[in-house]
Amino acid sequence: MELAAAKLKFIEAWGKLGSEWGINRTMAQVHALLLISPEALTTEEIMDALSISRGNANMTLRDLIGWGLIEKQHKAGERKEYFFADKDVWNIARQVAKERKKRELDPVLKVLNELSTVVGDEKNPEYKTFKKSVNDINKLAVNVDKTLETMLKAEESWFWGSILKVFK
Amino acid sequence: MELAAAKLKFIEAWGKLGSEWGINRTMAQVHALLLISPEALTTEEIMDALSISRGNANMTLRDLIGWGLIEKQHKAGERKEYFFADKDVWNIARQVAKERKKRELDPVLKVLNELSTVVGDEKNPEYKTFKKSVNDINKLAVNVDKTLETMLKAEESWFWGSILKVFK
DNA sequence: ATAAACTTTCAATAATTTTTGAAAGTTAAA
DNA sequence: TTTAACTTTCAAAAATTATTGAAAGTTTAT
Repeated sequence: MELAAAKLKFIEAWGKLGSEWGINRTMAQVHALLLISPEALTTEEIMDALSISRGNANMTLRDLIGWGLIEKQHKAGERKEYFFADKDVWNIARQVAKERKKRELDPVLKVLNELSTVVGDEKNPEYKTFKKSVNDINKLAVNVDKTLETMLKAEESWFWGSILKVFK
Repeated sequence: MELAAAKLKFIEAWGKLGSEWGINRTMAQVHALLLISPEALTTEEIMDALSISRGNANMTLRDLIGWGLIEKQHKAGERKEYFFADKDVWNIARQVAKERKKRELDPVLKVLNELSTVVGDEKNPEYKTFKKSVNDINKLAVNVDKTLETMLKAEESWFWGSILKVFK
């Protein structure tokens, strides 16, 4: 396969994966483009490469900066802003885990904790079933939370080394 | 908090989480409703509880069966079909992991493997950057894949015991 | 066979999400 | 300053995704 075709395929696959996981397709594609680009790119170049509008490019780039996945770069003597992606895949994974934990897991844990304080009649099947499901989900969520916390602090090789060794 | 209010809150939170992770909100809500319901429910009851149409309820229930999260139940002497959810949260987690792995991770692994066969000039920065990113992502994806494989076969207590022990 | 009870389908509609692009805003050189 | 280069905003339009509901389909009892 040609490099040019491979790039397009990578951008497409990354965009599809993103959209399946609740991440805007365009955002994932811009990230993919920057990931495989050895040089920082301008808004203009990104618009051209992906055929998207200026407004879309601007918002998407802002979001990606908000996710901590890309950064602005200023080149001496130039007015234009350049954008480049952190290429360290473990950093990327941690950054995504960190943001999604903060935005989604933490709020859910909060709700689950509130819900586990509901009191009721232990003889009432409605109450018992509710309480059991909420408690079980809470336990699972706490374990996921702990594992993510570890991941956020860890070095890649240590993390996978530890996990895969046990599961050998 | 009242049980009735708590139920609504749980259904809402589960629906929101689902939509943030690329799962249809209604599907997540129907799942939540069945999770906290001690008895199997009819389509009619689900329509009423969540104020959704018959068509929507039918499709959503079919999807949930496809995900292996709920089952039909036939009651002796009744024409109606009843639906109930598997209440074992570890089974649920495994089932979701299994389906998403099949639908999303496996296709991505396939593409990454194709892309890592691209040949080119090692002196070309475009090629080098592309190859490195694809290879790094591939390695991460393979580790995630292995961990999921282990999870799919594992008992809950063993799985979390192993992971959390190492991370203590 | 017929009817009643129940389920499924799917074209039309509604809701939500994403994108556009032109205008407004900002910054830095002349 | 003024102008030109560049960035940001946001209301409107487009695209996508979800939902409705009535009609068609199916199954079981009589």
